[in-house]
Amino acid sequence: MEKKEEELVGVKEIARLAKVSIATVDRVLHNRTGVSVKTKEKIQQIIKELNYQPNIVARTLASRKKLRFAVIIPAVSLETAFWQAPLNGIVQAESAFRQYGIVVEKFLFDQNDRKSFIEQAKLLLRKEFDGVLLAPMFVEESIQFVGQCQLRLIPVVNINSDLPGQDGLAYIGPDLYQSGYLSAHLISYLVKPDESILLVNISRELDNDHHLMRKEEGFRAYWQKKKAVNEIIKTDIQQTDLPAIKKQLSKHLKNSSIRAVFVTNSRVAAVAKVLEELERTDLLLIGFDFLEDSIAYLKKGVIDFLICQKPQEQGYLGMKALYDKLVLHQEIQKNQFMPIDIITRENYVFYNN
Amino acid sequence: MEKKEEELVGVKEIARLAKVSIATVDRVLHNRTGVSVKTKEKIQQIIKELNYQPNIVARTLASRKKLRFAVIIPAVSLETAFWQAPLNGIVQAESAFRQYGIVVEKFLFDQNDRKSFIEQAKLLLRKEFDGVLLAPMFVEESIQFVGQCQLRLIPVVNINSDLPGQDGLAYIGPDLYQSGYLSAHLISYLVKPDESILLVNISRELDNDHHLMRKEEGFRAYWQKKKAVNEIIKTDIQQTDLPAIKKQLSKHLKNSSIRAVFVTNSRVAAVAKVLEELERTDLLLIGFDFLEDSIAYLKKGVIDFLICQKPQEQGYLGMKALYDKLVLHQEIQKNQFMPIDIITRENYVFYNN
DNA sequence: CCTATATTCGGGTACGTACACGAAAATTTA
DNA sequence: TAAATTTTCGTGTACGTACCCGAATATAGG
Repeated sequence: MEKKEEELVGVKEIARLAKVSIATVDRVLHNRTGVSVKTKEKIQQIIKELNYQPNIVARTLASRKKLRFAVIIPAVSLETAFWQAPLNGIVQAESAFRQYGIVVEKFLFDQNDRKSFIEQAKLLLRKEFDGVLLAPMFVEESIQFVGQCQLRLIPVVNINSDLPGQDGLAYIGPDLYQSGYLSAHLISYLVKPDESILLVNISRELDNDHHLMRKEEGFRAYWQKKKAVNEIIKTDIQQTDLPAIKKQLSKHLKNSSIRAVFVTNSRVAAVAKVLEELERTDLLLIGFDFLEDSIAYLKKGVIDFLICQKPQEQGYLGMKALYDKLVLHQEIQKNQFMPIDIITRENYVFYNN
Repeated sequence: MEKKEEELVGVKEIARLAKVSIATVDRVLHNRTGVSVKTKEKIQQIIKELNYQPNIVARTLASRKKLRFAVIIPAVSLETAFWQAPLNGIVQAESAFRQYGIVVEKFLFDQNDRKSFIEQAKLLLRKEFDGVLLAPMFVEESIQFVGQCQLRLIPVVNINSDLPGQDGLAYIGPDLYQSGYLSAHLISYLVKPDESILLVNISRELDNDHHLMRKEEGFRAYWQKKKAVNEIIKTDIQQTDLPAIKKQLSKHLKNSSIRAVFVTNSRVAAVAKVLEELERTDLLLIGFDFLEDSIAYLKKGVIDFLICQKPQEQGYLGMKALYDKLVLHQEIQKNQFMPIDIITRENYVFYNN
């Protein structure tokens, strides 16, 4: 017996019941000064009784103040187009929220160059913002940056990669550990006990390894839990150019027991290219992210699975979290883990990102 | 060299430039009568030049007219909780759009009883609505219903299952054929050439079979394309109670070549229960939808994969399509296929529905 | 050319909230 | 107790658009 049809009441009605003016109700709503304790309590009582919900439409129309959001994420690079997707989500949110008085400014850094991050962060802090969306690629620097924001009381939302210690307002992105765990599970279906698995980390900056290491942990945890006997061979490739990758891979691939290759990030396309050149497309290949290059190899059957975590949605939801917090004054969820999507040759067409 | 910072102009500015009043501009914007051709053209010209975007916030505040949406979908039944999810999405949209003057009324029918659908449809048509969200479970009746709506110029959005001939404004749901195709692909990884596959359709009403048949088509198409030699054994189960299912399944399971069981809808939980009772959990089991019962069997390892297509999002997006069309006057996409999500024991926790 | 009717247009108010400004009441100070 | 302050509160306008009502203008009819 819930009451469904709550009468839509406004400040006017509250004012009438409390025998005060609209302005006084408004003061209580925004708890500004200038209201005696007695009337304040009376009004709050009525607000609660009526279960008053402010009219957001009228509120945004009347409120002329602009909210300024800053976005600090890696620029799209030639090496990987990954950050295009979150950026798209951010732009989408931007145009959706423009009507509500949100202004967005973007600070893009080079994910291979921590100095460029420091620089952009400094630029950002020089201006005034009400909220920040951050992709914390460089752990140390990001923690410092978040500290600065907290001093200024600016809420920070992290996307794509969490920050050890979890400082910000919220994190929106993959559960990295589980991503690795799931990859192992998938592979377990496809390899026999005597076959081994090559785990490949490709990254220039060691700091990104927070990302990769969490995935690797999850990956190993699976085999451990299952008490599987498969050998896991690991290789770190710090030179991200193709010849270097080829050289290092072909060395390992001499080991004929290897049946599957697991690449811990979006560089799987490069590995696919190498495998193709080496005529080893018989191997199972699993990697991350929905990138054009990777999809091409998925189509050809060189890559078998891609694991993807809605990068565009990460961008959109990150912005929405700031909006919900700062405009609607809602409590927002601390961790918003993205679903773990498995992309195959058959379903990639329907993966909207 | 795009211009990014379009000055936010309003009707007032347009009126000033055209040397007319705001009301006249308003008439042109809504192409109401009472404006001479000459001034109308002049105003339209200016509107185009300024790339005027109406302020939705102010518009919804000023416009007192309520839009009425009707929803006609199956009720949640004891047999399957599937429709709870789309309903949740719809309720979510309802509360999100309430502020914008949207009123929703729901008409729930029994998906095992076509008469109840006809009845609810009749009730619906007796009232006045601006838009309809429909789950076309009964093909014939739904086509007729959509025809009635079109006569009344009411846009209809279909969810979860499309209508052959595609009458409505839009379809939001799975690409059924591809879902079947993908299932086949998944299974192909897991069976050897000499092993066969049991395809199980469980449904009381033949009409739902539009749904199931499309999936089956896709499923078969895969094997055909791959020229696989695996035998596919099909069984239709029209009595949906457990004993009946058990009887029919155990008959087939005597065939020892069967390695995998593919259930074409959410009834996979019932099959899982049967397999457990028959102590045949060694078989690979694949089915559809993220339901509590199914998840339990997924956890236990009885079910290996579930294919899921964001039922809650279907409900939400269906409502949003109506909103976009009727409030924002946007063109909306004719087909919005849901991604094909593959749920395993490892990632189900992160599937937010 | 004058009235009658149709056409074209502008003024003004409303939607629900935010906020500036100033008035009234309560309190302190002299 | 009057004046000076502080506290408390109400009036009024604005946000950008929708739409009612009536005024001005154009067209038709005699």
